[in-house]
Amino acid sequence: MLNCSPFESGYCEFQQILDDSAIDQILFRLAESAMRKAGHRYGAFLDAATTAAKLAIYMTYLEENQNLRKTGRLHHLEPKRVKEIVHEIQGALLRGKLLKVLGSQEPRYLIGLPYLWQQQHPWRPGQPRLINKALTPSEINLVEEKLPPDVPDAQVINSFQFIELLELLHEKSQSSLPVDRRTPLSEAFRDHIEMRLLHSKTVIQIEAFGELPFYGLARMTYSPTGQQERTYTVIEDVAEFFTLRQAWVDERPDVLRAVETLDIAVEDREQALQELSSLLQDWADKYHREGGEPMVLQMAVGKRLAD
Amino acid sequence: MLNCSPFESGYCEFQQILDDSAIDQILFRLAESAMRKAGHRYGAFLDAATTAAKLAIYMTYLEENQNLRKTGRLHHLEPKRVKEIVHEIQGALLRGKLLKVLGSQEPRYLIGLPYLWQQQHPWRPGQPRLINKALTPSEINLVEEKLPPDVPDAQVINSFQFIELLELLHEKSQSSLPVDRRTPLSEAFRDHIEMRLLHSKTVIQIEAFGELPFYGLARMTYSPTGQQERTYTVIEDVAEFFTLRQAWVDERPDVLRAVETLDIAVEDREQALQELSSLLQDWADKYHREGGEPMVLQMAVGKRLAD
DNA sequence: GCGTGGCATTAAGCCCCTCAA
DNA sequence: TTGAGGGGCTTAATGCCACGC
Repeated sequence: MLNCSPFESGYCEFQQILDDSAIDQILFRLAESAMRKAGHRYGAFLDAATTAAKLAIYMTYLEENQNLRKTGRLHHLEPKRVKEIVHEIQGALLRGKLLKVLGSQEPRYLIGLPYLWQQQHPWRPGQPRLINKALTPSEINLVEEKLPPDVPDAQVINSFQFIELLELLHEKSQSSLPVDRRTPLSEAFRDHIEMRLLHSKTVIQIEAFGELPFYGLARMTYSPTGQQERTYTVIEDVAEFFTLRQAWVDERPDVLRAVETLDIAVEDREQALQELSSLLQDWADKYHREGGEPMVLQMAVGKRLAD
Repeated sequence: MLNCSPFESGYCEFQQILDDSAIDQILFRLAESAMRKAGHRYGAFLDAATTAAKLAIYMTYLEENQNLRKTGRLHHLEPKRVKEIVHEIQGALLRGKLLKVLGSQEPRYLIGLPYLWQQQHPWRPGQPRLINKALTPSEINLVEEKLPPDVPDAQVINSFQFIELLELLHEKSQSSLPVDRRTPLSEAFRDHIEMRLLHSKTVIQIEAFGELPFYGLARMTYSPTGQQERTYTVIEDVAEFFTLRQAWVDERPDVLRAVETLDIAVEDREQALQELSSLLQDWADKYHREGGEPMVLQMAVGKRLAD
């Protein structure tokens, strides 16, 4: 099921562990997307999973006529905990309190940084990128030369300004939280955010001359490592595919499930995939009618790895 | 994205919460499948999610040249914890220790029950289903009449025997665990298993005459509520779809992603779906060649709920 | 960079008791 | 009798920090 090219050594060995359980596999892929690609915190992912489980419990609670004990027994937790969970969910549903979910593909405190930077430290062509009275013009030149080409219009700032920026960002991202859940920006958290920004090459660090380094904004998007634009559509496609399959479980008449397994000669492959692609388009063109019911088709074809 | 028929009231309101985050939605659907349908414990689902996150961390650790601190900062956890996690994973990879995963679609302690029951309390046609010297023949008849038709060949047993059965089952299911992680069957856990078995109608309870109830085996499969045979293929389809999409991210030449959105007139729908279905089959037949590369096609079509 | 120590808090588990409908 | 609600308990893990190498 999992692919094992030499560049993905991790997957190979995990294969043994995740083995036959599809749910474990999906969870692993989700963790990868959320944490490794999008940069969500470890704890945030755990919280999101817990929240999902709590919602499931809440559904059972409703189905079982709001019987705390029975719900608890069905899912093996204390009725006391069930009650807390029910309160938590209802608080979210009725009073708009927030549950601990990931909320968006990328953490807000990461997405927002480039804009805040530009706002706080704008730069116009012709001006010096770095304003620092302790440095000679030639030193400033050295710093500016280390910037890659085509960086956004923003000044190069020093470490203190950078930390200030992160703190401001943290405040903003917390403004949507209820007061009791807000926390000051801890050192560990700050280090984490900085590491994420550097790792994703949104921000670059420029060594200063024996002092704390400078920071430059390298691009406007916080993007995960790898082909970010595709990475995100994957999750959305999977979510939609999941939804469609669930509808199929209910045997809705308007849902089609199709799974084909076949062997294709390597030399035919390209042609086969192209033909399939145009078959689908022709089909869609043929049946499309303005004002009809909106439909979606999700398809994936590729190498079959397990039977 | 989520469907909101009156029979799925839960989904409607959760929609507001899970809103725009595809990962949160997938997590919720997974929790539903694992806990509500398959009957996995709440804690087991949380453990599985944690394990998935740990695997992701371990991959980062390998990628970052086994740098504990950097890995910790990238995912916002203590290097101390990273180290523990690395040891845990390596213990699983190298020494075959077990990670806390769901492992199979249904919990083993539930699947195994019918077979153990038949083995411990076999029954042959013609014999009485219930052997109990304290009851009169007419009382025994009353009990047997409460059994639904077509139950498996197994005796009706009393509460003590039932508990014994669960304990035996628990021992067996723990035999694969390392000694230090084994736990005695707690009362709460036993209640949970019993509730699951009754809820899924694998086992039925028959009230006794003022005493502890009897138990009857109602069918051989522990199956979740609803259309179980479809419910499970959903998860497997989604896992495979996910895998294919991930391959697509890497821009492999042998992977095709197709997404079509269109509007279909309701009266055309059935024909459109049928035509699509046969288009795919014809395509598969045309290109199938023995000995070629094994390929798989996963497709879902249905109502589009969000744009 | 790594390794060590400490700290508070939360929550998953276990169990027992009493009270009311 | 069963559910609700209260109590008290252990263990683990998420977080925070600081110190020394």
